Amino acid sequence: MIERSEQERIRRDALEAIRQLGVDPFPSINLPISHTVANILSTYQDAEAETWKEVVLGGRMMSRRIMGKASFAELQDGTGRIQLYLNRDELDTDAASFTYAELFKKHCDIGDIIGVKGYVFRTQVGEISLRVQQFSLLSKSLRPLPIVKRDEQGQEFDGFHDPEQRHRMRYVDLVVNPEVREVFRKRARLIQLMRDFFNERGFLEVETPILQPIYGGAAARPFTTHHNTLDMKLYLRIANELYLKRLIVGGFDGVYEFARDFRNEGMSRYHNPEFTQVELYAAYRDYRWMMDMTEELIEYVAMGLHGTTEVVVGDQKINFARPWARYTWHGAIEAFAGLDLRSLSDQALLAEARTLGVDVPESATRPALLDEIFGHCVEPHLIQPTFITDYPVEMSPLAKRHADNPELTERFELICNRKELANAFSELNDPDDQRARFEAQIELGKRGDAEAMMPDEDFLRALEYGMPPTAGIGIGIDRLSMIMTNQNSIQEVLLFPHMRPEHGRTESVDGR
RNA sequence: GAUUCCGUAGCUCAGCAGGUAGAGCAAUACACUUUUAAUGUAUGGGUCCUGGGUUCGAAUCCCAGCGGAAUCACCA
Repeated sequence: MIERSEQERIRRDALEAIRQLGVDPFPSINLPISHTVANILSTYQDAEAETWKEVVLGGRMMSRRIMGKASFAELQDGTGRIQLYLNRDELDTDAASFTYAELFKKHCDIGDIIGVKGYVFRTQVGEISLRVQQFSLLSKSLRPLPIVKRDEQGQEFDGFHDPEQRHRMRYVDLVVNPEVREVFRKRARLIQLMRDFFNERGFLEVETPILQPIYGGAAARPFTTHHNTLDMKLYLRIANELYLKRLIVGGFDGVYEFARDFRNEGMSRYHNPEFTQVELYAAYRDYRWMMDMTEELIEYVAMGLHGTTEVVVGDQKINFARPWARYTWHGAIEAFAGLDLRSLSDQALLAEARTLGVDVPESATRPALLDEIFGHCVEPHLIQPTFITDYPVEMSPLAKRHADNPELTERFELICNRKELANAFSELNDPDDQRARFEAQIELGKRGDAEAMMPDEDFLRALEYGMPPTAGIGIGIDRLSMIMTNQNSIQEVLLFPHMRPEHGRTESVDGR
């Protein structure tokens, strides 16, 4: 038995009443929409009133003010809201007509999807409005919508702000909170700008497997699944790096993919189990070239979104104008913590980490220790976009050794607003060195590092055929979106962020 | 994972020295032909997150659970 609130019962009664009137509350229709609301509001002038006679709009009714034989309502489409004026004498022109007196006034509710035809005019108080001459109900809304109201000072009276409710019922959030729609429009524009940037430079957009027999390309724990026909274990990709490099071997000299990756790890305001990054590979380039391109790309995106390189994030202003600060990895540790870690043994590193107050287990591996110390000492200082270069080789199993120092790699990360935004390197293309790095990973795995990489024999075979010198990068789209839209949680830039099951249920729905 | 805070009407929230549950908006009815937080009059609406405990009596106090938020540490 479905329990319904009083308001839902009332709306279902209205639904029945509408059917009794012979009106289909869910008609099939091809509505000849002539304008968008934004289009009308931005271009309407009284002088042109003659040309605004036959306006047809579709949208959701967001408010109603009934004054007897005349009423005002607001219609919201994908672009904005416009006021409607409805008058009984114009809608119910003969005795048999009930559109205004019955359908609109008695049985329509806030939230209903309607279609209207009429002409644009200005009310006595000067608001651009639509004088409705034909009104039809296109879809009945059976649940009450939270209605946000603002007074003249812009103060808000009722809102739909509870993050849990908003994220669980994103459809309601989007109807009611226009600023949320704007965040996702910006995110889409951001991706479009990047795609344009890559395409103009001749890169090819490709698609690679999400279901992978061997996961690789990053340090992370995967989700597993099972293929029934082949009766084999498969992993949801944690990165697409190794596949894109196979394409470089194959002769595509520049490829990229906007990839949804999956990592079976903790959730936080910076982490969702599935997230998006764009990975891009450029043959015959190195990481220095990639740094320059990254500066250019992000500056281009900021300009495209905001018309300026300055972006407000929280109480900070971040400026993406080139050039950005650059530190080597060891140089940054030295600059921000006054430490030189180069000569330290694993034991001494652990001791140093403890001294700094970094919480690390006794069993922590060398790369883990280095990363912990860096995260503790350096990242908190990096608000403005900053390149950190030349990472220690043990932290970078897929990066080429540095030309000047085999203990380092030709790698950089872009850090901005205290968070890693991008990771890039001159790709390791020596198959024997790559095999040795995989073997080092196996050792780490044996020491309990759950995120150590698996060796990928087919990838090694590809490298043995020869991969040109290549620069590669991965850029976190969600985090970049957070910065570009000034949101402090990843859930605010994901339409449907992962959440615990509703009502504390942990079992999934499975029909079999 | 640790710490702190939160869960009351469709929405936003008040109520807590323990004594039968409140406001505004939304809803219902009537009036009203240019309103805009429309207005006026009247009305209905609640497993006070769940379970246990203390008590004559619990929304209020205690314990546990579920869900959420913030801060901190980590993979993007």
